[in-house]
Amino acid sequence: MEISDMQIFMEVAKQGSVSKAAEQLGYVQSNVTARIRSLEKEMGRPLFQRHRRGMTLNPEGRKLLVYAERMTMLMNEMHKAFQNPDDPAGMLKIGSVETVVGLPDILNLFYRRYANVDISLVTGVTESLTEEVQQLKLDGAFVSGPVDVPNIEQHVVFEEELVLVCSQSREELNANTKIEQLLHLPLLVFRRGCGYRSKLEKWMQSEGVTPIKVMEFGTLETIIGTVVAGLGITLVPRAAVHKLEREGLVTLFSIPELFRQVSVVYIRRSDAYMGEVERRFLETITEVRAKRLAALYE
DNA sequence: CATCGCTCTGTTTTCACATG
DNA sequence: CATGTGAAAACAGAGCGATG
Repeated sequence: MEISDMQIFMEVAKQGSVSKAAEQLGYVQSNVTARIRSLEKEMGRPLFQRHRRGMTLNPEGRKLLVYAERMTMLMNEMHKAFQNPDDPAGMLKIGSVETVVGLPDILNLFYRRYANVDISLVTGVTESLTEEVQQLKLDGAFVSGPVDVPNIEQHVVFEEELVLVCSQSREELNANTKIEQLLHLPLLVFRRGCGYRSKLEKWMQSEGVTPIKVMEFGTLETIIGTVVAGLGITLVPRAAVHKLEREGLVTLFSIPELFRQVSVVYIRRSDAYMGEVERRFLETITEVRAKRLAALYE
């Protein structure tokens, strides 16, 4: 048995089809079939249930899957462990929510220092990114915290203050308009699973307000753009919109303390081996955080 | 999806020969 | 004689395309 057999096995299990797995892995179907068969022979029992639309894991197969995952994890760990600590190289797969204001600083610094590391960055919402980190599809992710998920460790990156954003200026609004009244305007939010959105929903719930209209968007730019156009309100970190406020395009309102504070945390699987690349990345995060904190007290 | 016959490639074994 | 070296032969297995 080879580690490649485990990769083939996992792919077939995932795809539920030998043909699809073969396509994914760049092998020919017959080869994948043979490898699965030899694996079954070695285990002395079938691992899949065959049917006309493909094959699915049987209980024995599911048992093997646990070991297969452990093996590949160990394999990755081994490669990371033997990396040259002076010149880390490789790939770092990370995810981030849309609104991490300080992310460019972190990436910039990291890129300049470790040119041999490729970073792939995907964006998503807290919930989906956390799931991907848990499934080891991502090495880590910047999400809004704190998260409370087993097997996940978190490192605080930034503390952010959420503000309510609307396009009317204070003068336009009635002098005694209360912030709570703004909640009756249409809400512009990220898709479900976003940390800011759930804060907003909690706040509204505590006010006993149900939104008249909720519009979902995929990116921060479109949300802000739509708010500027006067179509509704949203809740985002102050730093993400302070420029627009200076330009007079939006007005920001502080929200009750209970819901105001969010932290951006970097999460990773706590039981995953930390390679040199990831260690340096965390180091960079801490450094940028320290710089930002220092700047605050200047 | 499974099987077959085939090629290609890398590994292991074997053997002749050289060296101290 | 034990040990090392290099080339050739044998073997194993990965992968392919065709086919049932």
